[in-house]
Amino acid sequence: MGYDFKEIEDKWQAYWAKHQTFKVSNHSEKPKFYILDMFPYPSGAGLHVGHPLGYIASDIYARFKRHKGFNVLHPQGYDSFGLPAEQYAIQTGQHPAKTTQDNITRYRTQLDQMGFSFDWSREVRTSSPDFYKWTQWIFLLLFDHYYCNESNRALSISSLIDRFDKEGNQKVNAVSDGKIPLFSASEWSTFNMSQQQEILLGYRLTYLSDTEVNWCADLGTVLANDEIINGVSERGGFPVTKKKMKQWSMRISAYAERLLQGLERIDWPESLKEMQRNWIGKSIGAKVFFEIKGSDKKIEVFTTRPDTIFGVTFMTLAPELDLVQEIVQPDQKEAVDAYINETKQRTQRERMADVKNITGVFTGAYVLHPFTGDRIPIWIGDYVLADYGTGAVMAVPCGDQRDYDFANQFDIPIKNIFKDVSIEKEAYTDKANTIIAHSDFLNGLTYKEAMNKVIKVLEEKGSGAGTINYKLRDAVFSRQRYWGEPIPVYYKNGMPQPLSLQDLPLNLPEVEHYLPTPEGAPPLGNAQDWAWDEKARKVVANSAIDHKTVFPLELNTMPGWAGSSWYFYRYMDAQNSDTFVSDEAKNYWQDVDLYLGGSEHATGHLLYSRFWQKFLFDLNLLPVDEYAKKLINQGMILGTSAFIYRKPGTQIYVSKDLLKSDINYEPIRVDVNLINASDELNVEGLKKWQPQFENAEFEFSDGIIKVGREVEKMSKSKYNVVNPDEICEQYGADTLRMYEMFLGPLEQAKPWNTAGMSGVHNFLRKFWKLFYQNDSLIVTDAVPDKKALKVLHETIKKITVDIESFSFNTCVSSFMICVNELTSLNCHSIEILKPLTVLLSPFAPHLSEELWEKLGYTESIVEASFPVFNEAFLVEDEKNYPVSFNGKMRFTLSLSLALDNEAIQQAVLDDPRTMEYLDGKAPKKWIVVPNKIINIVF
RNA sequence: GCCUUGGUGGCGGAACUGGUAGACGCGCUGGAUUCAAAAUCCAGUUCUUUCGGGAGUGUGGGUUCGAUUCCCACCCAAGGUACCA
Repeated sequence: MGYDFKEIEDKWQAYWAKHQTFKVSNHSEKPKFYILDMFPYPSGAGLHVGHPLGYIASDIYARFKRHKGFNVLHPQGYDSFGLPAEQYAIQTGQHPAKTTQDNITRYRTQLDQMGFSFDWSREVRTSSPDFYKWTQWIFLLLFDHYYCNESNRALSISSLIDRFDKEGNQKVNAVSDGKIPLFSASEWSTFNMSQQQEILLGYRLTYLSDTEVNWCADLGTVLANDEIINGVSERGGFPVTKKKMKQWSMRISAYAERLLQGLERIDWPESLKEMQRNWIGKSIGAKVFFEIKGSDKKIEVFTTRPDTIFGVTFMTLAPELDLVQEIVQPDQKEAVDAYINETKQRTQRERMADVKNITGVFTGAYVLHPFTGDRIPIWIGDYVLADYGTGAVMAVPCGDQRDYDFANQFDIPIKNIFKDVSIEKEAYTDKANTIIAHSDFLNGLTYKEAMNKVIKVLEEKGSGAGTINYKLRDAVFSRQRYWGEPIPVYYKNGMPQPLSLQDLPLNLPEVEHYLPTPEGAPPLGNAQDWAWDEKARKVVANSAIDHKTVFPLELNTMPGWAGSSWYFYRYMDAQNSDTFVSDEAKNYWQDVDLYLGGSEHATGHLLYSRFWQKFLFDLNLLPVDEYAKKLINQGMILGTSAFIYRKPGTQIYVSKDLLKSDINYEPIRVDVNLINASDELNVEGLKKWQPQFENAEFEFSDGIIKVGREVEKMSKSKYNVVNPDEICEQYGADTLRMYEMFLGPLEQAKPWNTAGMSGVHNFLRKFWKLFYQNDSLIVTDAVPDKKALKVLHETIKKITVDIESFSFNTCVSSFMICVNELTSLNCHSIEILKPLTVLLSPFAPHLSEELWEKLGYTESIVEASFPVFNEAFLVEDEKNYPVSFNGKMRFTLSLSLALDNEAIQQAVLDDPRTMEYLDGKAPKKWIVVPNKIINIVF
């Protein structure tokens, strides 16, 4: 019978389920280790072979850590709110909850058959009211806090109100939306409730505002910046335009500096940290005020080059700024309005694609230079972005290429303020070699000196100050969707009123249709029962709204990243109905030790979750302010799509090797499952696959049709999906697990191919044969010989080091070498096979459990401790040391493994070649390359 | 353009802090077993060669007794980002 993986895997999966083998406790004498996977969105297509890659890796590590004596938290759950279920609901009327449940069931079956050691008793689902109750609660906390710059943390709104009552807001240094006027304590007391609420909203960490948002008409919703790729929606590829809407936003910008600093303390991939740094986009510079000529108003600009202030020859404003309307002169008004209209017409995408075309228009107005008092013309131009800095730039054409080009386009003078530098052809942007000239008190200074000096003078003069700017924008939090967390807020006199914890969860209402209402309100506008009774504190029918005690509830829902921003703490205490996570659980588990997931979440989930973490940390609700110590990005497994080539205008398909270069064939994707290992098409299968091929004709090459292949993302629509179920069926889960690891380095993207599968499967069968011959156990209790022990201990060392550094692909190789050597040594000793079984169990847990039981151990192999290698067995056989000589060599370093071994030294000295070579002299220094060469210096 | 990562046989990929480049697997070639096939086992497999060797880790330089590894310049690929003042 041999290695019957089917029977073995079924047996042990049932055993693990029955004994709750992987259930973990929140108390233990053992040290803790928390291994987290990014939880999946349960899509209708089920898992393909790419999904489990990261789960296999984390499972190997989890099992390894258990063997090493850690109490391991290794949970799994579902990111189960999302657009696909909702779109499916729109098409079919099927409730998204139902679709989601079906998909989860399918996912669970697939995950279970791969033998993962998840503790399913801690499963979470973001769409479950037990879970989103706490997501809503965190929203309320954000609503109830503001960011205090003095203490550099979030503080409660009530403490802000106290300060307003006592001293107004003049001395308050807090992050706000910047439009709040200064007021005294007595003024504050004269404001009515609505006015006060309006002001407070400007400070809250989640706030309502008129925001220019990315509107996607085809999806009927707002998108975050990271949901837009190249100006079109990430999902569906629909155009995105700008639109002003009342939206909830999260004041993530308050945490910009701490999000940046925190990166220094976490072990995440450098490329990912760099992405976050760029996204946060810190730049150091100065703000400078320019007085508008003939007005008492000032224009504030942000610049990173205040040292070049004497080179300013014009100013440019973003066309969208309200200020433009205030300053535009009558004789330029027509031109300015025309220009503004023109820019509004163009989508963001067109504007981005059209970088080279320089456009702009003069407003007719002037500002005054803060030092020279010169008159400086104000232009508008779409190269200036309204939402970065102040939307206004001081243009220094000699020092900035865009300003230079703009000046040339419109014949604006260019003033050279750099010493001994030509700016005939282009602007001079090299900061490091800058010496300032023609700049009054800055003459002769370097960039750094001039920068410090000018900031000092600006501050003394009250015309500016050193400042720091970030690209990071506040995150829009409202989505016009049904299948998301309801925002726990109702509206009273137009002002948002938060629910409180005891009102939660605010359950998603039932609706008839999942589309926006005919009036254009979000889908929740279709609900019959979506009003809040303030007295009874419960949801009631809309018809009861009286605006005295019953009010309308918020119609927007939360974005996809809400639930995923904190789910990893819920796993610690998933069943708790009193609190989001108990003190006991969070103090024990603290944080995630290893987080595995894709790098595509770099500027989305992985940034937002760090933000919430820091916020909850400020409130003393979480013990640490970075939740994941180490993060690894597993690479994507790509699909290899197959193409057949159709002669244009015919139903004739031509084998790839017969294609003629003068004909434009139409490549057509076909299902990869119709292709064999030699890229040959299953013609009969194709005819049955889709009706369009029923009457297809073929131009064969030697009776076969060769297909073209291309590596691209694995996706249902590209017909290149390979399903893990079939592989498990054919080779077993253990083979699949090992093979996915063997495919290449974990972090690298790699195309899926099954070519090497048989090699890995063969290895497992050979492993089996170390224990069995003709179906009977051949394990002996004979004392193993030295060679076998050496093989074992080399393998233990290699596997230990490789698992710790996540090189799982080389582990598989080491196993293969080990088994091959033991086979040729004919070694079946239990003293070798027992540790080997433990060694293998993270990779092939089913097979290992089976063999473990056969070796006579009653407890599960999960309990076994990982073998420790013994250095003694690793020392090379002395006589096999090859000795090489090179008289001219002079060595400065000494590598020292076997140097201390006198037997080795003596063996080398006794070698006739050494004696001839040394000619009686004593060696000064030994250079030993471990296991390889000895060089002697004298 | 900028940032990050990478470039090694026919293929996936090894090579620890510089130390016999190509481990391991796939594929291929030959052999054993078999009536035959599958499966299994054994041997070979970087290129080149006049069989002594010679060349070789994207390209060109450099440091070193010695470089896939370190330094400089360049080329290519993937991912990210893009008028950020």
